[in-house]
Order: sequence, then structure tokens, then C-alpha cells
Amino acid sequence: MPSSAQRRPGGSREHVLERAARLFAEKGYDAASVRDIAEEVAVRPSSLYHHFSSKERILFEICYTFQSDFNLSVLPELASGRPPAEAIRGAIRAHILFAHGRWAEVVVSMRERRSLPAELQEPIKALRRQYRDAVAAIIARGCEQGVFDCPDAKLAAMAVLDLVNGLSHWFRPKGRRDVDRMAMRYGDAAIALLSSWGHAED
Amino acid sequence: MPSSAQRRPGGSREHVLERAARLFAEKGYDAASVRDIAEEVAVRPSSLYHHFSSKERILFEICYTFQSDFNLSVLPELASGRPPAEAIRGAIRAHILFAHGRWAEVVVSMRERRSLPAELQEPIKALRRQYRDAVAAIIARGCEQGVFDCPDAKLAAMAVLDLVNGLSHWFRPKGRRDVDRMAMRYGDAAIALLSSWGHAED
DNA sequence: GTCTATATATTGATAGAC
DNA sequence: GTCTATCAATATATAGAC
Repeated sequence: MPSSAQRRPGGSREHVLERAARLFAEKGYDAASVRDIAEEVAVRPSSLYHHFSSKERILFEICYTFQSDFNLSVLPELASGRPPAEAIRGAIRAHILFAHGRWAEVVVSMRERRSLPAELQEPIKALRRQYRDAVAAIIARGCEQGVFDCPDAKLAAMAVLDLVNGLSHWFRPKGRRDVDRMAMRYGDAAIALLSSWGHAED
Repeated sequence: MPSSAQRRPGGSREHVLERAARLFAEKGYDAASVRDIAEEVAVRPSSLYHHFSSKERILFEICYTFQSDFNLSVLPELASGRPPAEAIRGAIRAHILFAHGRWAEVVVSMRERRSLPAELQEPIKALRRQYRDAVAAIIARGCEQGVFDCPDAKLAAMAVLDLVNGLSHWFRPKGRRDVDRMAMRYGDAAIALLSSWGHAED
């Protein structure tokens, strides 16, 4: 059941969010005006307020929807019970593939999130915390099992996430093969880091 | 020779730049108005234009001065001739210590730089490139000498810098000892990563 | 070198016709 | 659900007295 009338890639809400994400990623949230967004989707500024109560809500929906979808895609890789190294590799792969498909939202969610008032940031930060904690838990288990060797599981989780998130800021692959190769390499990087951080002589 | 009249920590230019950096770091460049800056240094907005030709120039001076000072502080650690592992450890230590002392400028230089027009971004990016290239060169030498094992020296340089730069976004140490400990740990992390990235079995 | 006063543009958002 | 028209606030920046 196709419900009612709304077929195009840009019927309304989703189209606006997609274009707004691109604008926010390229110019920054504050530098991109409501007029800019309206022009991008070929409507008048006032029309946007029929779909969103404020510019802030547009930013919020971009960030929250992205983080929610991201967790749904990546968290299963960290499901308890899998061998830690395999779980980390799977998560990093899923992380990089997902981020590549939705780079504008990644960027916005990372560096424009703070333009939101605290109440709207909270649910987004909760989702990010959930992901970070899952990574830390797997690393901790890996250390217990002796397959990893880290000074601190939480710190190691931050390091691995900074590593992978940093990639999203500058990596602009030409195609799927580039993404796959980088996902593999960063999986290797994470395992290398986690396996010998604790006994780095030199 | 104390030159003329200007003694306080906030005579003029330097004081303005310091407070503006804090504001830009906390609220973002676009969200912080010239009025905000003026209020922070207890003058009228128009007075700022006696020292700076525009708000953009304030941002530029913060970013450029910081990157310039940063390179002067960190690049010597990467001086050719030193053992690669020692050079990397030294650079990471200097990087983290320097960033801790000037966190507001670090943040501004990293995530508000893009608000500058391309011509003003260029000299700053050149300084950052200089640092990155120096790190990549040391890593390449380490690989040649067999002390490091990486798939790609340039990629490894980006990874190490993302790792250390990521730290600046969330690490808020309580004192000098925290900073020293983290500098050591991140030195270990970098060496662990660079030493076994190439042969990460699992 | 700081002030008062103001110019000019642009901002996010609303009212109400269609 | 999109439009025209517009409001009130705020933005960066300037002119010129002191």
C-alpha cells in the first residue's frame, strides 16, 4: 500500500533533510540560512515551516535520524559473544561503509550538533554513548581474553573512534572499491593498535 | 626596553585574540558575534575595528598564529636524523603538551577554519600540510629501516594525526600530570599502530 | 584608541490568502 | 501545502566626535 500522494525523491520532509544536510555539511549550520535551504529544494522559506517548526528542528532531525540509523547498522556487529577482534573488524567495516553512504549527515552530526540547545543534544549524545560503550565493552573483553592489550578500554574505544571518525573528515573515495579497501586497512589498524598498545617498547 | 604604554594581559590585540578564541571555541565562529567579543573585552564593537579590519581577520589571526607557533614547537622533534620511533614519540608529546596549553586555539583552528574564504585558508593549510608531510616522511623512513610496518606512510600520518587531534576534542585534563600521562600513552599508541599495522593477523 | 550613532543587509519566523 | 508580504531582531561594518 503506497499510502497516498508522495512518490518523488523529494516529496517533502526527507528531501528537505537530505538537502539541508548537504548545506550544513558544506557551509556550516549557522552559515546556511533557511532561505538557502528553501532555494535548494525550490520552495519559499515559509513553506519549510509547514514541515518543521524551526531551523533547529531540521538540524536535530538530521542528527538524530542519522545516529539512530547508524546504531541500528553498526551495533549488531558488536553483539556479545563474537570473538572481540572479529567484532571490532565488523564494526569498523560497518562504520566506514555506513559513513560513506551518508557523509553529509556524518559531518553534520559530528560538528554541527553542538549548535543545538542542550535538551536536543542529549538524545543524540545518548546514542553516541551507546555505541562508544559497546566498543569499550568489546575491547575490555578482548583484554580479559588476552587477545588485546590496552592500558584502558574506555580510552582505547575513544582512540579507535577518533581514528575512524577522523577518516570521514578527509576521505573522499572514488568508488566502492576504495571504501572496501580502506575499511579493511582501518580494521587492521584498529587490531594493531589494540593488540600491542600495552607493550609498546619501540 | 618596555616600548611604550601597554602592560596588561589585555592591552589590545593579543587580549582580543585570546578572548575571541575562547568564544569561537565555545559557541562557534558564526554564532559568536562581534558584539560578544567586544563585551568580552569590555569595549564597544566599533573599537575592535581599530585593531582588526573585519571579524574574518580575527579568526584568521587566531588560526594562523596558532599553527605557526605549533609548527615551531613540534616540527623540531621530527628533525631528520633522529630514530623514527623517537621522533614520533617526541612529536606526539610536543603536540599534546602544546595543544593542552592552547586548547581554544586548537579547537578554533581545527573546526572554524573553514569559515574563512579560500585565500585566507591557504596559508594555514600550508602550515598544516608541512606538519603532516614531516610526520609522513619520518614514518616512511621508519618503514625503510624496518622499525615500522605500514601499508602507506601518508595514510599512517593521517591516522596518527586524527588520533592525536581527536584527543583535543574531548580530553580535559585536571592538571599537568594528566597531560604527561596521556602524552606517554598516545606515544605508545602511535608506536603500536605504526609497528604492526602491516601484519595485523588478529 | 574609544566612544555614540547609524547604515545596510540578512536573519529566523509569522500571518493569512489561495 | 505553497504562496506573498512582512515583522522584529540581529548581523557586520562605518562615520565622525572626542
